[in-house]
Amino acid sequence: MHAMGEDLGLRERKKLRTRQALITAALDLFMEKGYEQTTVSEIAAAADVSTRTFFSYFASKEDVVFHDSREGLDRALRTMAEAAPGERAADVLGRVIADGYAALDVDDQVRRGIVPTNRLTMTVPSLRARGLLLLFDGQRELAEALHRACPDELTLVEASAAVGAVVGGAKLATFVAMNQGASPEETLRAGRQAVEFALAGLRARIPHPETAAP
Amino acid sequence: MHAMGEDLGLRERKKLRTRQALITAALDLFMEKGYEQTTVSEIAAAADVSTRTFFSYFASKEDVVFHDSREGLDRALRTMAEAAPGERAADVLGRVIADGYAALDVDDQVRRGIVPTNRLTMTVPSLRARGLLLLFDGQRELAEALHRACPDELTLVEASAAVGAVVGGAKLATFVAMNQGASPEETLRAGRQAVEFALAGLRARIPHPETAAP
DNA sequence: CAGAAAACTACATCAAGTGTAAATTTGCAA
DNA sequence: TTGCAAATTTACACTTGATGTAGTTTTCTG
Repeated sequence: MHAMGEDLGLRERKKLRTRQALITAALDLFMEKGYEQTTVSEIAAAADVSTRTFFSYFASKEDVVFHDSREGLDRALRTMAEAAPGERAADVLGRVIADGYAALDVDDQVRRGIVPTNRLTMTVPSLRARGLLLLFDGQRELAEALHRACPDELTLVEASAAVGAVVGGAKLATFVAMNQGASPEETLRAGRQAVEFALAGLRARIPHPETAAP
Repeated sequence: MHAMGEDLGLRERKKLRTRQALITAALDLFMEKGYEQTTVSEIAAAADVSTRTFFSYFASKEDVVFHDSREGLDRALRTMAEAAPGERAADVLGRVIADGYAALDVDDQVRRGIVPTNRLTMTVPSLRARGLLLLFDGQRELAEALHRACPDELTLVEASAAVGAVVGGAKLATFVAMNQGASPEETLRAGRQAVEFALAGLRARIPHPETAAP
């Protein structure tokens, strides 16, 4: 766990600094005057680079908001890869989710950054859409990993049904709870509850149905 | 059930015809040369209107593809509103889904149009994102309706967990199945199976848990 | 048929995003 | 240190989606 860009060449370090400057400038501006009201030129100017350079760091204005979207997914994939052979899918999935929630509690610094960006991704339509797309593609990866972890228990399609149910239920429940003005704690509880309820369906399955159909 | 725009003024009929011309022209062009390779100007030209007029019929290029996205949702909401008082949520939800799938089997004409647009919405990233956004907001409406249908059995957040699990599971399973090259029949079966599996979790719940927490 | 309302068009404008070639900066070796 | 190659940044031109506006055409109503 070391800070940004130790033992890297000057070139690499500068690139990381520019990237971080763009992220900070963009998020500050988004909070201050709104996402749609902020232009890429303004972001670039605030980070002291040309507009064109922005697009060599991020493919789109949306991408800045989701710059760290893979981190949580990669953690989940790592956790899933650690599953013991023969472990039940419901247990694997439950562990992955629990570990993900646990990660939220740890890093206070991270959490502070998450709250305002979360408001953005819930409010701005194009960001909501982009977020859902990332979530969906993440689920596809998770489903593949779950199938790899429990190849005898679940086909890929069945693993997809399981992951989709767990994540889909948690996402909608969380969103609605937050939209009702629930506290962060209540919101998290709504998500966990949704997960438990979806996992119940998975646990109810018969252990080894020999994959295919009659 | 009557055809497009009987007993309407000329003005209204013409508007409907223009709208339909835009849809047809757009979809034809999208199939022929791809969504991103087709410009709005080309669509407008093919439908014999000005480019500006296109945007008085559709707020965006994406919207043409999803012009009928509310139909299925409205049908589902209608079905849900017909629920008997005291009916179990799992039964209501199961009936809504079954009715939705049934509607697909009926209208052959509709189905022929759905297949190619489905390929579009699976292939083109911006359309995938937009489709997921519409699906998500649709789920919010469904959850509200389910909560209205079973106010004593489920809170709004619980109803959201249920709807999210059912739809999320079905969506991902369907997508993955289709992506594996499954036949339309197999694909549908994957979706139905995912629904059944998510509903099992809902059925496992105790009947009347008096809403809130301990 | 005349006047009002609705729809359409032309035109100007803005922001996101891409291609390209020139200029600048960095890395490295003589 | 100097000089050259590679990476990076920049300026500029351009395309496309989308919006505002003002003027023209079409439809509706009395």
